[in-house]
Amino acid sequence: MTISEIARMAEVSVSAVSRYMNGGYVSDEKKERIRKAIQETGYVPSAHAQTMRTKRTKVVGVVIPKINSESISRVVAGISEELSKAGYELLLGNTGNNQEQELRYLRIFDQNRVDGIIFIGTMMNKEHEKLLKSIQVPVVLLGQQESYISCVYHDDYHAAREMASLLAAGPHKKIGFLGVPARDKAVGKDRYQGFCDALREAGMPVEDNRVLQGEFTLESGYENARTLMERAPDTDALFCVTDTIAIGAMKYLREIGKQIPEDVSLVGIGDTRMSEMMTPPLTTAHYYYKTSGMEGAKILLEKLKNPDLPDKKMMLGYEIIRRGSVL
Amino acid sequence: MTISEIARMAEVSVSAVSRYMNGGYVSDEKKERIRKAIQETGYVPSAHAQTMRTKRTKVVGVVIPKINSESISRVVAGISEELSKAGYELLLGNTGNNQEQELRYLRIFDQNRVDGIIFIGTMMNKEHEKLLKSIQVPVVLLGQQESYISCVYHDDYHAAREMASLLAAGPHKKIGFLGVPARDKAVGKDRYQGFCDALREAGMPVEDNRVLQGEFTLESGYENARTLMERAPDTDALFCVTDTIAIGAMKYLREIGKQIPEDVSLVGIGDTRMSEMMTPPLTTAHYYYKTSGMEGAKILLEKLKNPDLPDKKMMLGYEIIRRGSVL
DNA sequence: ATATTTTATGAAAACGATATCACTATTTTT
DNA sequence: AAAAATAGTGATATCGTTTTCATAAAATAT
Repeated sequence: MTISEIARMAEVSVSAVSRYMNGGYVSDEKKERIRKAIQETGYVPSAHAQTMRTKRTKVVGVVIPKINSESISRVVAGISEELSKAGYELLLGNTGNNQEQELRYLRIFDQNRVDGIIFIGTMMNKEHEKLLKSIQVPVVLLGQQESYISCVYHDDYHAAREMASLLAAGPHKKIGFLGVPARDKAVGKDRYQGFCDALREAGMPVEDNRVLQGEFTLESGYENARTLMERAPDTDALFCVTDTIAIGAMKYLREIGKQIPEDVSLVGIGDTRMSEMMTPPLTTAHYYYKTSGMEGAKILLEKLKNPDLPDKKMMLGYEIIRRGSVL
Repeated sequence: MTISEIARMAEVSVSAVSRYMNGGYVSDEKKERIRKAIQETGYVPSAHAQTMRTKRTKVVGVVIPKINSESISRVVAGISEELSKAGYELLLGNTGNNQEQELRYLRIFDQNRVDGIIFIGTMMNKEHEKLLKSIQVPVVLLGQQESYISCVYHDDYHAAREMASLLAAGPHKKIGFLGVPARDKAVGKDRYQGFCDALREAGMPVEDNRVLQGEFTLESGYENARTLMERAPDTDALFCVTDTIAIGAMKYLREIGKQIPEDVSLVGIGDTRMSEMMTPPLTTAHYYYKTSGMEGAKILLEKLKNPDLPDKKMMLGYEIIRRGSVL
């Protein structure tokens, strides 16, 4: 079905049908004839033909590092909810944490297909900056803070600092840190900084042999917990930059017979569904992942409506959730 | 940048550029001039204009009930991996388990935009059947088995049966069942049937007051465990149709002081990441979620290449994972 | 030497919508 | 009563590609 077939059926011009669809002048009789023809045929205009003329796709590209991650899928759920409310579709670019793929998707989305882009960032570097600055369509960055772009991010520094203070305020003497590389500014750098400042404030040292970096996985948490405990067996508290890492660590600690929290206290950040279910349940900072997706989508939609709007930064808070994993 | 600007720069016809892009006859000199022009300008053809002529979008629509669910996001990861290998993009339709939305997305995707559809089904009914049969583009159904369509599904009946047999073979006398409504054929009906048959085979009754239906959530598992234990306190084993339900139930059982597995044994199905981390770790059936996404994508891609191919059915196996939650 | 196939070329017609235009008829404002 | 604004109409150009077609030179087969 095309617009001209409808026009022929309703015995009106193509223009009239187009106006009918888009709310222009059409007399009531013609309106009725067109309505009937559309209803009979189930006609739906071709989105691609519309895009050709209007340059608008009603599609937003979403670039993510990994879809099967709880935090990310929660963000995507928020994005999806807001976008579909506004009649936008969502084109997914799953990069597998590969920078090549990230840049590739950003480029593809820019050159074609989408009206705007939401980018869940991890490691941001100069190449990202250059590309993002050159992109024609509006972009919103999620999870990281960068000066040159609209973004929605979490208060990683204070969440980590408060979390670490909580450990430092307890009876712990030797606090270890399981992190990720500092290339990830939000998780690797800011949370580490918050941790360091909290310890310093409490008059405790940050000992190099109790600080490790790894990946965002249970396995990495498990392995790094082992490395750390072998290297520094007297560690009595473990600060993990994500809940997933913490739960991996918890598994290892249990295996070597450490009691949590009696022998080793444990904290994470993010508050995954899993954390509440652990024995003991994990003390962590609740992050508003879904909200971040929703807010990011809203910012993008505003910019889509009015491209002259300046960049917008939004920092989301957190909530310390005290559970049984800390003495 | 458009093809005609490139043509002008390279001093060739538009047709020549098009042939250059698509591998037709172009002399070497012209090839070189075109190559240069494209390289200088960074020209990329408009996907929408291409679609207009060719009717091919290189996009696959994926309709899912809920993105922030571990099993589903694992399926989507598999889909995404295979599709992007083949140069396809992925348009997401998140329905929030709402049938209206499901049908709406299927229709939108059909009428426009996509070359094929992957549909992660839950409750399938006559309306789905009617719509799916009328859809023009190839569709693959995931997670459910239906006669009229290509599908990839799990061996729910045998997984449940084997799991229940495992409970029945133990010292348990009173086995409860936490399920979901039978409208979900795979999870609600087949798993229940497997459970019933295993009990019957072991000469044990399926008692109505020990059988409950709920939703796919931790909360529902928690609540239904409460209802069941209040109604039938002597229950000494609990068969849950998903790990998530099992973990919700585990939380309740712990709260009322029941020891797992000493007082109550517990099993789930699906093998989420969480299950391994619980105390005790959950006995369950590992499901190949990511594989199901990959295989579904492959079937779709084949059909895209050759639309005359007959429908294909694929049943994936499972692996019983014995952990500490069963006596 | 002739016929056929292969290589090479560009003009022009699609694809299916919207936007612009020119025009008329009616209503409202001055 | 005249001028201006509002309703209503359809032809046509346009968006950026690919496809078809007509044409011709070069290579290959007969």
